[in-house]
Amino acid sequence: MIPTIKDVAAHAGFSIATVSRAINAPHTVNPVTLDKVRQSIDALNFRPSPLARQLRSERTRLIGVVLPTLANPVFAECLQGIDDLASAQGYRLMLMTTQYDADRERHAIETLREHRVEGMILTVADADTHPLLDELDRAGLLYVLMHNDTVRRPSVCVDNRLAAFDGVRMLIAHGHRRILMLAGTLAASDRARQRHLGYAQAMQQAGLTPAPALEVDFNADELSPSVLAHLTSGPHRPTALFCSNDLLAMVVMRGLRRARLQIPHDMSILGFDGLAMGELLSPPLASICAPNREIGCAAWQRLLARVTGTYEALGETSLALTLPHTLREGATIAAIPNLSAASPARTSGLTARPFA
Amino acid sequence: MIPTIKDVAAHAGFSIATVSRAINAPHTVNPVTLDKVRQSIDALNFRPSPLARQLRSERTRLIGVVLPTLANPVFAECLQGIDDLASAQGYRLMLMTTQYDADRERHAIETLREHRVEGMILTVADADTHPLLDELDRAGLLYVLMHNDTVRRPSVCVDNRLAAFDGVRMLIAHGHRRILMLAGTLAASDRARQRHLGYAQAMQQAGLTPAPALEVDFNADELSPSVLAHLTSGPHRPTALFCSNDLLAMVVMRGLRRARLQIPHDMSILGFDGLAMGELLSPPLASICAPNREIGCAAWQRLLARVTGTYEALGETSLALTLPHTLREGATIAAIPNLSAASPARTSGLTARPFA
DNA sequence: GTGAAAGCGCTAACAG
DNA sequence: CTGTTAGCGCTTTCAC
Repeated sequence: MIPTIKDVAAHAGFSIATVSRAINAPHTVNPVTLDKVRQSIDALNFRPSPLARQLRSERTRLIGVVLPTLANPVFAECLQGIDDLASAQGYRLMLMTTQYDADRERHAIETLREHRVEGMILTVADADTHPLLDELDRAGLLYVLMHNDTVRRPSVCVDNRLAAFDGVRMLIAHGHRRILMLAGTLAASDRARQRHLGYAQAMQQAGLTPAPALEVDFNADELSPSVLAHLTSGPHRPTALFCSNDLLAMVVMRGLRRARLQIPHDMSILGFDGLAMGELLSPPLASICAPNREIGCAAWQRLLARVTGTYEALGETSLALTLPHTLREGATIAAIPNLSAASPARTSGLTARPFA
Repeated sequence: MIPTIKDVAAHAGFSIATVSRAINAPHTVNPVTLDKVRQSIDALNFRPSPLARQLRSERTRLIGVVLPTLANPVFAECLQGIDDLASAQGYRLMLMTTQYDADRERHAIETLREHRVEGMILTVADADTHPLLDELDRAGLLYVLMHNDTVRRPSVCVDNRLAAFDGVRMLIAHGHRRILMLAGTLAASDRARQRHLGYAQAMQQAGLTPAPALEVDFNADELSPSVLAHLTSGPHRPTALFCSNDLLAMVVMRGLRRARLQIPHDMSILGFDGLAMGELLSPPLASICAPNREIGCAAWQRLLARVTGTYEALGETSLALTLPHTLREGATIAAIPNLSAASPARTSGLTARPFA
């Protein structure tokens, strides 16, 4: 069926050892021989079996990728970045998704180890306290984290704290005082924590009181009544929401619209991620943008450098590579006059007023 | 380092053959022996190497997935569907993306073959005329197409023609007469062709003249002036656009908004795909919905059935499995009074009028 | 420069 | 029921 190295050897009239060398170390074989072997390879359309090869040597040219989900385009964008480089460089990707589940993370990593991946690119729920990562370190298995905000391990991400800080400061600069942060299932994640930290610092620096992050069920079709109440009722209702990611922001916006709030008039919204799709929304979603595709690319490059042992040549000094974030000031943010005067009343009865 | 079957055999005091049987055919080994072996396996934390296993037997438990891109959530949604089932059933996924490039499609399929995947799930540009698929058939390699609309090969998709037909009929029922179809890079794909066919049939059935699909550059940040002119100028400008997919619809909507057209007042928009995200838009995008995740699941099930030889048990009669589409009547579609009276003039100066 | 031979970790006859 | 043995396709000493 599929030709093996034996077939090539027989066809060329040499031993399989020579064929192997012709493939893996062409300079060690007689040019004439090399040529004959190559002709046979072409004639039979022979491609060495990666399986057999990797069983023998340790080079699998296989990289594992562990992602929480593909439902969030953030990760799809990263994966695309990884795949672009990986496939161009002759590596294969083995993909596993975890749905933010610790058991599945463990299982995914184990599976990848069994398959003798040469390295892995991971996004886990919590990088700092992850025992499996320590185990990988111990086992000498190479990995690079993506989007996990930690200085303790090899990682590529934006400075989540600083990015959130910048974003919330921008909200404050637009006159907002009562700003709430919303987080989804990521609440227990390192990213969300860092983002909340940045939020809190920006608030404090402006002399405002940060609130704990409000958790929102991501997958629910509607905002829960209690959350909605939090967001819409009372004189102290927030005028701006900082959502810990864009998808959450979109879900929240829909919830608010259904509750007859207008965006940004009744509520300003700032997301995080910078999904390409956000720009297509109406109004275009303001967001703190991470260069997702580039994060994927950078993670790949770092991993490859470590795998091939050329890591030092990269000239990196720290484990964590921080990529710059950008602020996309979409139309979901309204300026609030920085006076005590109330803004004009609206039919919805909900008026965005500055903090008295 | 990593324990092998030999280590387990030595630890348990049996031969490697017995260990192998304990793993692969537990019923053929003495319960007491089985127990001892299992204890050794646990003690050493042994996991059989998939590599070695697949080199020997033909069971790699590896499935290849070839997708055009992950930038379009349609495919990410499908992939998620596949991954959910696959990982639960102990299969691994090897992912390759092609960017709709024929060379990359060829390369991806070859790579997967080398890796001895047990089967593959593919979305290719054009299924009918794809020589590689014929080759797979000849080689007896199992595959299932996703979203490729062909009856000639194993496939799972919606009835693209009928779906488009239904969608465009709905537009017509809303009073639209001048309806244009827009297509992106998919113009050369089987899906787009089928969708255009459905469009044309719906138009003809209503006594209207179908137009050729207008090609739009997907990746451009703006609609080209010529396209924009097509859409907005003259008394015969369309009142509704049928976009061959949701992402395109979103790009077009942004372009129209920038040209100061209001949706749906100045232009109705109907997409295709039913992206989850579309519902989060404002206004929510009307779309012809394919059950993407289910398509992924169904493709997986069919493939697995073929791989495990239980295909007949599925009771399928035809190669192509058609899943039902649904119509999501979002707010991007406005009704047009079916009279010759013009609708009220608007500031934009562009008034949606029925065909005179 | 080239070939013979020993495995990588496992499965699958075939004996016993 | 269990052990022995022969490979799967390839890489890699070690001789020649």
